[in-house]
Order: sequence, then structure tokens, then C-alpha cells
Amino acid sequence: MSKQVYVPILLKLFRQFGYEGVTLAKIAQATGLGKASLYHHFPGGKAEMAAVALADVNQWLEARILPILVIDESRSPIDIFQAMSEETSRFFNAGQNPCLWAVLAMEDASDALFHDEIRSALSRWIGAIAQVLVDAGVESNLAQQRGEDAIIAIQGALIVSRGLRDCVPFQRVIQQLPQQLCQDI
Amino acid sequence: MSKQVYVPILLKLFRQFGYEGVTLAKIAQATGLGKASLYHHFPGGKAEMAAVALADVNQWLEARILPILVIDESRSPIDIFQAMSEETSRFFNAGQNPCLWAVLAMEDASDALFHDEIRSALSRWIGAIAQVLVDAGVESNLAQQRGEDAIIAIQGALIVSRGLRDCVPFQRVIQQLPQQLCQDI
DNA sequence: GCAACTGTACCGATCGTTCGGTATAATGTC
DNA sequence: GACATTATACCGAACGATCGGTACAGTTGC
Repeated sequence: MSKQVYVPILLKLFRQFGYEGVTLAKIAQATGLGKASLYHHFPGGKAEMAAVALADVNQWLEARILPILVIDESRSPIDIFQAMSEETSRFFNAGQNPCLWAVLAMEDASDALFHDEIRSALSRWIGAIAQVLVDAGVESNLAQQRGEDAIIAIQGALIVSRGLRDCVPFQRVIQQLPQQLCQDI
Repeated sequence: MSKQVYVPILLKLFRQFGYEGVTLAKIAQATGLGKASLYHHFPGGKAEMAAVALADVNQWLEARILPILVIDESRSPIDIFQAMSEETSRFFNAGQNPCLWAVLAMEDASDALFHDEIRSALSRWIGAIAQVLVDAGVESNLAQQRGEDAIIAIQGALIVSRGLRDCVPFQRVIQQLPQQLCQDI
């Protein structure tokens, strides 16, 4: 049993309950491990378990999103953003999964280490979107704003869909995102 | 000392730390009351304190936002949405305050009572925006989508501004909101 | 045999909550 | 006016439960 097996479980727990809301008892029950075993795999305790979950999300960004966001001659910007939207929708389970970044960013308790990682991840995503637009001829500041707007739309749609208990707004936002990003190119 | 005095303090705490993140020790320290005294004012305990904070936000919506969102001959839709944006920005302290709805909606722990109140509040806000647009001649389904998009933008901007530790995105979204809502009327 | 792993029992601290009680001010009774 | 009663506001101390975390003796798989 590699440690990797437990990461998705940790991710699910932390994005569902938040850092403060997750207890070792919940983790033990969800993983089927005793507390001693958890501390064998994650000597840093709860903080390390959350850090591993966060690292998993950041790794998803690096491995599944950022590689999409590069211009080449075979794919137009609209195709790129379409692929990004699909991968994003898959990751958030069509709007049913909360975003770990948002959950952890909300809680003032979680350490500055988390906040720095979250800020860095958001910046990289926004910057990568902006770069695609710049390469397609959009002015730099406007491209940056469009990138911000895209992440704002995704995060806001997750919140509203969760608040309304209806994932349709998220799905609509995701579907409209490529055209919104390419509205004048 | 009326009970009303403590509501803003409770609101601040719960939106800053979330339901699970707030402890009675923190509340006692912030209010200057002993833990036992808190139970004199709020016999329902922590849950009632959170409910009171949530009711305060809902009352803000009823008293400060919804009355703005009615068409009359003296104010155009753009003026109405401008006023809504300003009040919203004031309420969220230019993007520095998290939204209690979002914080509570995230946590799976908080009871279904909270979720129903949050859903109802979001629906009312979205519906009121949509009604202004319908009265201005926008087709009904489109108006509803625009209303959703407005709340999505506000919520997303709060998340991203908090994640980036930079309130400029929120302020830009707030400033652009009226024109975005009135883009074709 | 040895390292990786786990179950059990336990720790101090803190959780939300409750108990018993104390001031102070308002209200009723004569 | 004088006194008893009640209501309101508050607090220190403690409750049982649970928190995150640890110590240690097995047990497993090689």
C-alpha cells in the first residue's frame, strides 16, 4: 500500500470539511488506518496530511492544466480553453466538489505556508491563461484581466452552485468559458 | 448592553474562521464576556450564535440590497446596479471580508438549516437582479443567467482576492458589474 | 532476522456546555 | 419610604467528550 493511495481520500476530506473540520478520527475511518498508521505514513500529522492534499491539487494544475495552456499551430485558443474547461469540470466533478484552494484560503487558521502555495497556484493558472491570449494577440493587461475573470468565474460558480445546491450554474459557466475568453480574437 | 452589540462581533468571527474554526474561547475573548455569559444571551450555544450572524447577513440583504433593486422612473438600471455594487463593496470592505454564505456553504458540517437559508438568500438576490433586467426588457431566461453571473462574479472575486491576497480583482469586478449587467440595454 | 507496518492504550489540551452562584437594578408590597 | 422579590447580566470552575499526538508491543511480509 503506497502512501499515494491515501492522498485522494485526504483530498476529499479536506475539501469537504476544511482543515478545522477534518478530525483524525474521520481520516482514520475514511482510510481504514489506525492513528498510529497515519502517523507512520505522515509523521507531520494533520498539517502534513493537508499539505499532501494541497500538493496533489497543485500537481493536478501542473500536470493536467498548464500543459494544455500552450499555443501551438495545431490548436486554436478556443480549442485550448475548451480542453481546459473540460478538464476543470472533470476535476470538480461537474461542480459537485468544492475547491481545496478556496476552502483553505477561507480559513484564517491555516498557516501562511498554505496561503503562499494557494496564491502561487492561482497566479500560475491566471498567468498561463493570459499568456495564451497574449500569444493570440490580446493586449497584455487585458489578457491578465481575462485570466483573472476566468478563475473568478470558476470559483464563483463553485460557490454559487454549492449554495444553491444546483450544479447547473457551474456547468453553464464552464461551457461558456472558452467563448468568453476568446470573445474578440 | 443589548444582545445586538455582539452580533457584528459574531459575524466577523464566523466569516473569518468558519463555523468549525470559531471556538467559544475566541468568542469570549472577542466579546469580553465569559463563556457562561454567552449562554445567557444565546441559550442555543454556538449554533445559535452562528444563526444570529447568518440572520444579520440576510437582514442586510433585505434592508440594503433588495430595496435598491426596484425599477422606478427616476433611476435607470445602470444606476440601480451601480448602487448595488457600491453597497456590496462597502459590505465586503472592498474585498477584504469573506462572505459568510460562502464560508458556511463550504462546510459540510453546518446543518441543513443554514444551507436552506443560504440558498434562499442567494435565490432572492439573483431573482431581484433578474427582475430589474426583465423590467428593462431583457428576456427572462437571459436575465436569470445575468443575475447568476453577477453573484458568481462577486463570490468568485472574493475567493480570488483572498487567495491572491490582493483586493484589486474584487474592486475591478465590482466596478465593471453594472456595465456587464446592462451590456445590451 | 529485520524493517515496515499496525492495534491498543494512553497523554495533555481543548472542545462545547452546564452548574452554582454573585452582583446590580428594577419591581412589587405594605 | 422600607423591605422583600424578581429579573437581568455576568462569571469561575468544572463537566464529559473529543481533539491532535505519542509510546510501545506486537504482527506482517520479505
